[in-house]
Amino acid sequence: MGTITKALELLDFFSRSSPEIGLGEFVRRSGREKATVHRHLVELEQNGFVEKNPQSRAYRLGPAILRLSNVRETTHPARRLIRPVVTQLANDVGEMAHASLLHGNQLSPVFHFDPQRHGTQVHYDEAELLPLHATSSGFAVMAYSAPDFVAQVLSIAPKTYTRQTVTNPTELQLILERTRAAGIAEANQTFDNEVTSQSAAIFDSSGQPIGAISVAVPMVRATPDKKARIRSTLAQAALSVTRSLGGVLPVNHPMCTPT
Amino acid sequence: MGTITKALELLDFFSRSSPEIGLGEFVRRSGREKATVHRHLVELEQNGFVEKNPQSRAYRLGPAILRLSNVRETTHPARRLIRPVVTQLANDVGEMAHASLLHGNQLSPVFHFDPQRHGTQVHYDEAELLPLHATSSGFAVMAYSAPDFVAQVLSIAPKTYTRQTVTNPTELQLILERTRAAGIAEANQTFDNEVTSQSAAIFDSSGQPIGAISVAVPMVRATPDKKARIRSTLAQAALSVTRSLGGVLPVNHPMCTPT
DNA sequence: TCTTGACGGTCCATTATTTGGACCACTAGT
DNA sequence: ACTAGTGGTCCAAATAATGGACCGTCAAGA
Repeated sequence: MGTITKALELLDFFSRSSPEIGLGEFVRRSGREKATVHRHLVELEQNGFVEKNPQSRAYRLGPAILRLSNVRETTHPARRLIRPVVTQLANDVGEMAHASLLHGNQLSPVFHFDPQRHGTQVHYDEAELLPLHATSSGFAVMAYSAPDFVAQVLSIAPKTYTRQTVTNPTELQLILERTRAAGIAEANQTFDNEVTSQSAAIFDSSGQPIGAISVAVPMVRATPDKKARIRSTLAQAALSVTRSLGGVLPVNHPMCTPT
Repeated sequence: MGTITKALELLDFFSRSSPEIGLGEFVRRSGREKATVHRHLVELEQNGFVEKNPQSRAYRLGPAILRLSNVRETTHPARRLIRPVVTQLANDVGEMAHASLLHGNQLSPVFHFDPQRHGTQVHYDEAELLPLHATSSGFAVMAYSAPDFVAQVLSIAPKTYTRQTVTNPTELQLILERTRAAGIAEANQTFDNEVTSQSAAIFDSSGQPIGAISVAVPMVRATPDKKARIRSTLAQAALSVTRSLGGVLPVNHPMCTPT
């Protein structure tokens, strides 16, 4: 692993629940040497990716992040386009909806919205990266990805999150086939014991999946009727996002009408 | 210079005007070896900081940026707090206002707003880093910074942008003294030949300057009357931002009322 | 069709950079 | 005064970054 990766991985420890992290905490979480971590942090700081809280001497994300996200959003406004669709979707089905984009072997959350119509809500941390093998979003993306990409993902020790998490490659392949047939992925309690979710992939202009949008529902409210409603709304929402990003559905997608 | 910095510097080449950059272009701009640049880009890509446009094979900013800016904004909402103040300021004075945060020896733009009441507008690229020695924002920040920080900034070859750019350290020290006395910095045509700007620093909870908010006006509209109006509005706006960020004015600030 | 140049990307011995254990300074608690 | 917890620093040893040469591809031009 290169030095750059080691430094950038430090940034992944920031989340809503730990917005400021001290040197020691970084050392513990990363399992690396203190001197190493410190030098990495100094270099990140020099480039504005983290900054130090002068009181606590802890590190937090820096202003460079803001500048870069500005650039990305003004030139490639994925989030701006995704946001209204996800909000609408969440309001339509009355449950939490979220979107995430593929990056490497994980999904990077982009936006989420919970209409909060019910007492119980699905916990969702926008800072947490999502695994491909244990989420419906992951199923949706893998279903339309190149086989060798899927094989590579499955080859590196899939982590077990709940008793329902599927780690067996052949079993996962079955799920992906079902997903391909349906155009919608479903994951029951594979990531969180109390949640079931459905997802639809979104595609770029070459028909490659680049992410997914998803609706997550607490098990107690997941009636077959509600799930069916979600399925159809979700499919439309995903298609709309794909279209607005200038993407096209791949030829083997069930919603793909041959031109 | 460390490897991490070299890689992160590549990200600074992205801007509104060049949202996608190819390998060759990176090599040219950075002046580094092609192999090196390529490896850095690959590593940045693996971490989601850039992604490749599958058609053009050029690189653009990746989804990780979005995730991190989400975290930063939800936990340390500087931009969310700054935005309404800057917008209000711009509307009040009828000219473009912007805010930027200090990072290293440069200012990182955070937000800008132009009410567009006039035919000519000040050009402003939110992706461009601003130099400390040639902008009013820089004057405002340096005026309240530690002397050795200022000395260090001035020591490294101040670039000349216009005929009015001040590069002489003693002359700059004079400007800073005037700024300290006024609480407001002014820069006439030091960065752009057709623009004059005024800035007020914003401070953190220890009274250290962390950035500035600024109003930029085309020379042709910069009447003494208008400038005076801007000065008072700007001072209030900056104070308001400092307060809402939990900051305090330093003891040597003219607006600091001894407690 | 055969060059030419620009493009992205790769290889591997050399070299320069990162590494990490030990150490320092400070603070709070006992 | 001792301990255990911070954050931060140093330098020899070892690992990882480097960069010149090389490859395949594409598009324009002769």
